[in-house]
Amino acid sequence: MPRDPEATQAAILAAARAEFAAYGLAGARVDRIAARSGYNKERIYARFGDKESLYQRVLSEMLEEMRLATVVEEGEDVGDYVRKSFDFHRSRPELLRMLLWEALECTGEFVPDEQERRRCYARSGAALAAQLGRPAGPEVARLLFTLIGLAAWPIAFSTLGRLVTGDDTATEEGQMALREFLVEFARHGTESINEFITSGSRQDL
Amino acid sequence: MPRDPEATQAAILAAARAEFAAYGLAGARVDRIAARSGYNKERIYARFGDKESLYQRVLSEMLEEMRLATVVEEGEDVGDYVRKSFDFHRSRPELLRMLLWEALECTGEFVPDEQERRRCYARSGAALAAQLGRPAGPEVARLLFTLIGLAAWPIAFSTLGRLVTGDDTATEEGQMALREFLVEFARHGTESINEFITSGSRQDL
DNA sequence: GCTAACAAACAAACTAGTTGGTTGGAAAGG
DNA sequence: CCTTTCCAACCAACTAGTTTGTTTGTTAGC
Repeated sequence: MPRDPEATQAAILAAARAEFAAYGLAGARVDRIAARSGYNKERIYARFGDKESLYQRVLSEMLEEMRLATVVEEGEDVGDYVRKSFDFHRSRPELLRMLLWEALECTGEFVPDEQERRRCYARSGAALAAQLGRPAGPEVARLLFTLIGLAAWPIAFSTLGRLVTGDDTATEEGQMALREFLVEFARHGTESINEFITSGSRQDL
Repeated sequence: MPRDPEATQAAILAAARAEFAAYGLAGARVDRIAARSGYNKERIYARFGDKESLYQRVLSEMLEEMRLATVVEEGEDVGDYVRKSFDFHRSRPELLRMLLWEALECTGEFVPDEQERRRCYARSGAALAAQLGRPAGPEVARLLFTLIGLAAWPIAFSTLGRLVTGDDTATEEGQMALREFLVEFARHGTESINEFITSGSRQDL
């Protein structure tokens, strides 16, 4: 086996992704990452410091990847956005798993990559606002947050979905039907933004 | 201190709830559960066998509690259902955390309490179907699954919500506004069930 | 005083992180 | 062109510390 530090690093990172996505920070085993990568544990510590640092690195990379793939494009319809996000999460469920691990394990005040993430969502919010012909603001942000959840929820909690739908979501047809339902649900629900603003406007200004 | 095995057991279970909700199975520490409960570790092993058994017990109890509190009642409007669930999750976020831990840590085929859970969701599905004047079936089940997610998502991923909404959801007013938005979103979105059935009906029969 | 409930110490197993030593291969020197 | 030197990449084995689960002794109710 030829020596190639970059390939080594890539192999370790790939192994760490699989391990952390599967077991989280507390459950992950450095020995297993080493075994999976085909390299020695010492290489991991030499390159990435400690387990936590490696986790942060992997987490950052994976969440950014997910974020970039689920941005609201200029002129994108909310239904199309939900379909796109749904398909992406289905194709890369390990990225969503990392979001769950983060939600659970990152309890303190500190949020990694906070600035970049806020900016990314602000951009999506602006695109969504433009699409709806509304000013960007808390109402549109709430909608964005809801749309993100609409597409992510059924993938993240697929087991729950099977229990609720009587295994309908376990089939490919069930998944497609669910997806198109969510697309329509998002389109209809989005109308509620205007309703709600009107009815609640006295509180705002 | 008077002898009271039941109180001891209750104290241990309460401590275990807090610990497991906070750290999950892998991250939880039996010593911490003992310390929190005010009793000795040996009592835990004497009563509950091992860490895993205690976890399963706590998980079952908490998920059942959550399920029972978020059942669709006969004649309940979908908006009211979402509001009720949202409020419940906000008041007991540790129950939702257990659902996340389960989604992540329970990867195998086996699902604890599968029968009871399916029955519970089937009952909610029936109530929801009756409310909509539709037959129970995969369409209504998909809607139920979506409504559950709509109410749970923003609480489970509150940190993400802060990033997306620019900290709007960190305030009490922001939470209330989000809640009422979700209520309206659910009501409007529910209409899509009829739309989608009609347009996709040729695939069904 | 007998027994169930408790505390504390203990052993075995496991895990993150380290150390000392080995190897491939490039560069320097002849 | 060959060989010696040297260094970074690499690894097996080890260490220090933690964690689960047990055992041994103590206390308090009946």
